[in-house]
Amino acid sequence: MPSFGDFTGPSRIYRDRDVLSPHFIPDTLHFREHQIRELMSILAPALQGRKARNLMIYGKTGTGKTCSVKHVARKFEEERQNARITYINCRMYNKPYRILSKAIKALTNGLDKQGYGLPFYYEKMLEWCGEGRQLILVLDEIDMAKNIDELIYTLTRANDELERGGVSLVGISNRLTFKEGLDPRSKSSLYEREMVFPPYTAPQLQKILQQRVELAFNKDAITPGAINLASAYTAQESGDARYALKLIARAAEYAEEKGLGRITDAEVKGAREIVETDLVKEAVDKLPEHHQLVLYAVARLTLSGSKYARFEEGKDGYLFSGEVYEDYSELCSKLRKSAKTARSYRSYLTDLEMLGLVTTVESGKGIRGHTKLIKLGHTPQETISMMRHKFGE
DNA sequence: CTTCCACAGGAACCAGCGGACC
DNA sequence: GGTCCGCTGGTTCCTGTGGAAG
Repeated sequence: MPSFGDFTGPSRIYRDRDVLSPHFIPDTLHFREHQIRELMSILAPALQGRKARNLMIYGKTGTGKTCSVKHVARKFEEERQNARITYINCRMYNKPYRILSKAIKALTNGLDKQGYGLPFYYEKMLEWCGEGRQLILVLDEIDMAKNIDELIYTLTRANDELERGGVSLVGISNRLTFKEGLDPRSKSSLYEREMVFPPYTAPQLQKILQQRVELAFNKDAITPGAINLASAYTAQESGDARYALKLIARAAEYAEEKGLGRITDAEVKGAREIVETDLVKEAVDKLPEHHQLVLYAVARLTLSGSKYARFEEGKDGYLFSGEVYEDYSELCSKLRKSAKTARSYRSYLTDLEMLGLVTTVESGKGIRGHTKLIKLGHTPQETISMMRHKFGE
């Protein structure tokens, strides 16, 4: 019989699990020295009591944006006299009111009572800065926040009003299109400086993984080949360092389950599939119901084959937009739900495509005039099995 | 060449809802 | 605790597109 001791004893592989977590910030960040220098030079004036320029940072997920900023913030905090950096994630704090109240609460501890209005926090902020202090607001995932124009306007006004001290903004986004939705005035104010974080290349990922692995694992718990493989997979996928870390963490789990003391190519290969389905599953689970239904319809039609397949050549496995809508409506009535209009359905499709769950092409030659051809991004069996418990037959 | 088909996707509008404000 | 406001997700309406049919 197994005992719990088998599962709770010291790991043969891990020395420190936290190192592979996406929140871990290493002491040295490889291949971001340049960006870190630039960041520091932009923020440095605040340490001398002058207002720092506003800054906008771009880069895909897992390119070290947040990590670099936090790294710099840590150094900054060591030297601060009359300046503070406050980090806020806009996914959680997604409105001017919430952002400002969060920031002020961090500044003046012991103000966690609820119920103050926006003007109150604004005054508090002026008060704090008015004593000659510099505040730097880091807004991560700034594209998730609403009314960002209003917030920027408020802060610009605050700077005008202040004789001493000031507020600066650092925005972080992974969507380049974020810029377009902004009011021209707040655009020019936020974009005083701009930085772009490129994706990591395979050799870079390799070095980064090497560094983390040395901290996280026991000596020789992973083969160099396994690291190379993980970097190569990640680089051809997206260059997302988080993906690489996830891959390694999964491979480690895999090796532990098999009772191995060492991670090799085989575990990384195995982990890749798991991570992939993990990610898809995560995305699918978070989807609103009707998005899921549309995806489900696409999946089951892919299995049964397109009714109009005979019309097409070359475009293998694509479905027509119309038949997917039909099937979706049918699915809805079977589940006693009312189907949304065709117009809504079309915007669901666009959403699904943006998430990479389906791919579409405009119909070209000879097929039914102007329509969209749809193809599933992953295997239908996999997709269906994820949703079968909800809609399945 | 005109009309039709089957859809794409923008714009305006509307209902419901949660939060701010008094 | 009621009122107002703005956002969200959806619908309706509309114009655009490009091959097929007449």
